[in-house]
Amino acid sequence: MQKKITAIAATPLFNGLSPSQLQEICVIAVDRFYEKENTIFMEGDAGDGFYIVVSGKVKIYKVSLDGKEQILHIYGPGHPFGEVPVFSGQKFPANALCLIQSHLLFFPRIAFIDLITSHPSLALNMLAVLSMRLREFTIQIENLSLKEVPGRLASYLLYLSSEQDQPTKVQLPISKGQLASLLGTIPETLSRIFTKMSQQGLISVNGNEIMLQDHFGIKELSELGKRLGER
Amino acid sequence: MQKKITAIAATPLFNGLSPSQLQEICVIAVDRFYEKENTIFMEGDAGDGFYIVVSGKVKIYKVSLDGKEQILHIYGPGHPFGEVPVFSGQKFPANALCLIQSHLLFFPRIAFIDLITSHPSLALNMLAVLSMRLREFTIQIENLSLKEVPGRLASYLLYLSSEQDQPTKVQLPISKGQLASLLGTIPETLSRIFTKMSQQGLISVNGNEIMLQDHFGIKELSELGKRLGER
DNA sequence: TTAAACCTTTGACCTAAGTCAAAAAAAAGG
DNA sequence: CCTTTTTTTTGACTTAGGTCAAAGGTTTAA
Repeated sequence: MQKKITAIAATPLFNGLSPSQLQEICVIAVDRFYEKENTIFMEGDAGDGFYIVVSGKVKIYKVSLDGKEQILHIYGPGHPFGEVPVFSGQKFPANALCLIQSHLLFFPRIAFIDLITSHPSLALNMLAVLSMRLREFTIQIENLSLKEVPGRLASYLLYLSSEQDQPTKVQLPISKGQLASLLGTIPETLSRIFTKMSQQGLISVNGNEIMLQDHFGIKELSELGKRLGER
Repeated sequence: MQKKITAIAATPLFNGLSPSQLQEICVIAVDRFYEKENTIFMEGDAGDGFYIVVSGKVKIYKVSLDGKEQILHIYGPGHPFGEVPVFSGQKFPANALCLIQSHLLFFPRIAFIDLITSHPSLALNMLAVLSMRLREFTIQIENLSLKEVPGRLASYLLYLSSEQDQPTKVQLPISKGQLASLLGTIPETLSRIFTKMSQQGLISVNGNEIMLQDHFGIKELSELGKRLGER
């Protein structure tokens, strides 16, 4: 119970709410525990509520008929997901699966909508969350359509660098195979690009630890989207 | 003025609001008129409000440094756009431009947030709009990443078919060059694919009018994302 | 109507990245 | 610690789709 309210208080979605409001939210939240590799929901399922990650790691993804996967997001502690059906009344547009053992909070649709209706600042917070997500998708579409794979990897490394607050060294939070799926490519291609960027002196790779050796070069690659002159 | 309230009443975003609420909304809305090819805002601009299309056609798009364009949406009458900065407090994530002469309504941020705060159903409507948009982006990412260009075109033709409520004949609402940009490709490639799909008997093309000759085949192509056996 | 501007199509060519197969390396399980 | 399984890398090959250039078509406007 204490853990629940701590998790809720630490979630940006609930920023700026009073302790009594947090208490109200806490009341409607339901604990859910998942083992590694377990599915939370699938595309097309009816959604009667959304989730917040308390601990663990959740993958939101699409799969094509021939089995290729595109990861849309990887969410860790504090991140909400699965809100689309709550407000649109439609089905889940993608699949959700736990990458590791996870503790989630589930917020039932009806109760949460009641809450929003009586707490305008909660509504505004949720609008902010969805807006940020639209922004992220915009970037992902830009990456997929306007950048080649090396450019997408460069962008991702810079994102990790700022996320982890480490200018020269980042840890990949997911396997290289999963990273390929996040970047819209396949493991073989990603592996070759790691090799190529290493040879070019942009990075050096050691397992899941990447040294950013030429921050400027990586930035350039990420902005240009494609390399102009090979050397 | 009458035109303004008619436009507002016809917008899904304002569905289910009382006449007096519509009146309040009308008060804060500002008419804006744009000529063809005029920019409404650019990526990186600070956004102090959002827009609704009363008449005309608006393109929301990204451009890469080397000039390639990816269209995110084409919006016609009744559609809101540019809401992201209103709720996230960040800059516009993309560019907006009028494809034809357009009449827009502008809703200033502060006034609109006041309105939302006092009208929970308006907040819920806006949450629904953003949720639907997230769903659309999800589909666009799936198309870009998991389908080849013919599959994307097939999906788009089916979308037009349902949109225009015409099972066998659709009108392209934009030029083929712009369609290429919407599908994440270039005019040359799109042109070749029109030719190929015509030869395969899936469609026949006459200017901007496309006959859907093999609805089932088009559906299959759109779902599979790629053709399996060439014949 | 004729020219000018623009849009679309076609052709020849190139390349990023996917496929398939197998080896190498790393992680997990007994 | 050794075996089994999974992940990652490398190699040889194929291909979707991009590039560049030029030719047709259409629309616009004079």
